[in-house]
Amino acid sequence: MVEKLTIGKLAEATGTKVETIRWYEKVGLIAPPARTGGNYRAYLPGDLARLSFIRRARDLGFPIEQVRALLDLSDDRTRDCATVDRIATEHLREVDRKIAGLTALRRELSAVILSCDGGTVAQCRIIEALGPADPIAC
Amino acid sequence: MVEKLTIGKLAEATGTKVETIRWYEKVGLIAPPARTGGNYRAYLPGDLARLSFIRRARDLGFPIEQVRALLDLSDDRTRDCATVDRIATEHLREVDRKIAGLTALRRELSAVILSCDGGTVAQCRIIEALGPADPIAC
DNA sequence: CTTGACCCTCTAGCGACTACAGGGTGCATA
DNA sequence: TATGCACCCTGTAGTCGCTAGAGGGTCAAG
Repeated sequence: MVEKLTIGKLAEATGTKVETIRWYEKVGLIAPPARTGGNYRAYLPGDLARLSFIRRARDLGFPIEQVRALLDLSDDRTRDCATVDRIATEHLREVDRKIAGLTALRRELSAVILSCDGGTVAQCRIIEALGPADPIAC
Repeated sequence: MVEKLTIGKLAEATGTKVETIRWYEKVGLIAPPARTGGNYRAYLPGDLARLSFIRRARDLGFPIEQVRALLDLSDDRTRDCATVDRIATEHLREVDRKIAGLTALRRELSAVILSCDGGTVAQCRIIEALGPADPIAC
């Protein structure tokens, strides 16, 4: 008899919220576990490993569908590693795109803020920079 | 009589989707405009200015609630510019946090990918790096 | 008079959870 | 034995900022 885990213990062990675990079950990332007499979920150590995998992949920013694909791949250990590499590389490129976008945004936002040197809203360069042509004042 | 705009013209002029404009109206970012006999929305040039402002702020990544605050501020032009500056600076710090988080993630993800040098999933370092201790194989 | 582009409202869906509400279970303590 | 409390259950609705679709009405051109 292997030791069993309540959902709370599993949550604590993996740094996941209880509701999140139930949600992963609902969307099919983890299988519905056995139940105790009192209808409590009873997890096995294997579930802990799988959930850790999911959390780690999520922490690295993989979307759920990519996590699902990685889980499927890791289940069939005879397969070629190339698909795994492709998924991860694709994700890396997505992260790079996000960083580039945010960096450009940061530059522009920073320029807008630097233009402000106090005064009233009517003179404010930030507001001015946001509205191209406000016909009421200005 | 000022010239009026249909929602489609307004959308085109501001680079917004029609549905988005209706949604902005629903959440109170723009006031419900007058209607034509056929129940079409009839916008005025002032609406165009306001929507341009909203779009520009959104493009800079301001969340809706901050856009709302900026709009309120820009409506009262006698007020001190400091609040505007505070909102923008706060948002800039949020953007910086996001960039820092993504950059850290990128570093880690990149390291994981570099460790892969082909072979089967069983030998894959990417999968290995994701799962800390899979008791089935390894 | 018909076609087609536009407009209307209302509802549901996206991703990835999070937060209740309204109950049941299990264990320790008085 | 009773009671309290921490934990668990299901189900639903909310988050953010839209987006997509169903099922219809309106308007101008040909």
